[in-house]
Amino acid sequence: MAERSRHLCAFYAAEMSTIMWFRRDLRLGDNPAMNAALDADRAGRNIGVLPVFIIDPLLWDSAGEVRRAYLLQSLNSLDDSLKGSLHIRLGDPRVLIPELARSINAASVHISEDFGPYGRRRDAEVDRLLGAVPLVRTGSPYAISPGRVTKSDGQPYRVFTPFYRAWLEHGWRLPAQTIEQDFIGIDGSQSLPSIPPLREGFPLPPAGEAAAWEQWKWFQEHELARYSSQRNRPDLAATSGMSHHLRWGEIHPRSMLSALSPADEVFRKELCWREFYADVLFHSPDSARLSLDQRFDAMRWAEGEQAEFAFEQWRLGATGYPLVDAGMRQLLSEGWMHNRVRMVTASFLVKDLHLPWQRGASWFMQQLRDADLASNSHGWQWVAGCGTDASPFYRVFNPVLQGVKFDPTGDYVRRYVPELGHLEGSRAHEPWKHADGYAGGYSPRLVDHAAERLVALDDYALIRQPSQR
DNA sequence: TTTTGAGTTGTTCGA
DNA sequence: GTCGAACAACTCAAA
Repeated sequence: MAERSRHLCAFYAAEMSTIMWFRRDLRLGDNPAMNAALDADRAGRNIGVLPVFIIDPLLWDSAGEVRRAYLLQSLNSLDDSLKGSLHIRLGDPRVLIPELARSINAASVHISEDFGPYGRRRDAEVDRLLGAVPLVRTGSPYAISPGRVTKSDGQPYRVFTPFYRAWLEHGWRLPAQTIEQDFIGIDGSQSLPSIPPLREGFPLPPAGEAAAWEQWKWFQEHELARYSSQRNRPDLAATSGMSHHLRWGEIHPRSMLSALSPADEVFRKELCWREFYADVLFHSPDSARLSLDQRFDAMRWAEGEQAEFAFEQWRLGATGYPLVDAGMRQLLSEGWMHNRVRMVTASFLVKDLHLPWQRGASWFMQQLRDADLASNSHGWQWVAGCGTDASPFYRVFNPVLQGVKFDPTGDYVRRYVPELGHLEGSRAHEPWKHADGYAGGYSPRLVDHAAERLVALDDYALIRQPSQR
């Protein structure tokens, strides 16, 4: 941590101050909530803005090591930008924020709005407990906040393409100006929790605002032009690599949108998917845990010892299907997985192992360094067939075909599954077809895909009837 | 008001 | 090997 710039002493507590409570907006540039805090402080002739981050045990305890490590790195970076004045505490924000506001005599607390189900409840509660001190919401992590884009009858969209058109039509603000100003610091900031070192050879990507911009520039210069044709290739570095930066708000999506040209339609749509799913979750907060399509409540999932064993093999990347295993091992080691592979591994859990999408979604939430509740829940629901897509009861991903098609070099699979290292090219996707396929000690297939596909189709046929939800 | 066509991401089968 | 049909059915906007 850098040295603290200015200290607020208990002595001056008679004077008013201002709190900027950072949550998923860990940046100083284009941060309307922070600008609002600085403005309010100046207008009220207060003594300064105290930047705060609260590590909420409810979120921290459910996060895997990579997610934790990434957050800590990002907080360190933010603290450096704030010249060491970031006040970090571990505990319940419902207790800590009001307590802090009282102890430094805050005139107002500033946040950018959280639209998730937990965040909304938490903020409403903090607002109430702050009493006379206003909790001021300015901006959000989206170009257009959830709830703003609606059909002509005022109802929310359930299909992406019409949402995308209306979203473009609605338009968004230009990035906000960055205000340079000193912040105040106070004593009592907790040192960051320590976490065990991560697996060797798979370093975390750099975190923080500067890293986000560097990655964004790299992507624009090297990959954006071929994004539409190469983005499905997990063996190449053809994706933006921006998901974790967006997750923690190290960059705002409107900054990215404003740099795109009309030709960058496919990438702009990806940014819109994030906003679409946030909108869907906003209107159906229960859909983080419940299937949007109620018919799926009646689905008969696998249970018992065998199902638990299968789930464990899936999590560890030991299903015997190379692309599935490579993806699950990448998730374990890096806290990230290529989106194409997320779909394949998700489909495998739901349709080959017949396990509920919620179990896979929870595991992803725990492990992904870019874990976003809305995108994750609805990405899983899309694969399971219970989400916003038009009922694709018959869509079952074939893990081998997907591998041959999207990882034609086999490089992706071999990178994460060294047992297949001796199989060249796309031979790595079908070890069972080669005499020496298992020479590297790779596991046999846990299930027979063709047979399980038929079981899944039967299961889905059973719940097919007019939908309710 | 009703009808119609299209909708991120797929697979298999048979001609 | 390639290609179209079938799978089966909800949402939305334009005609």
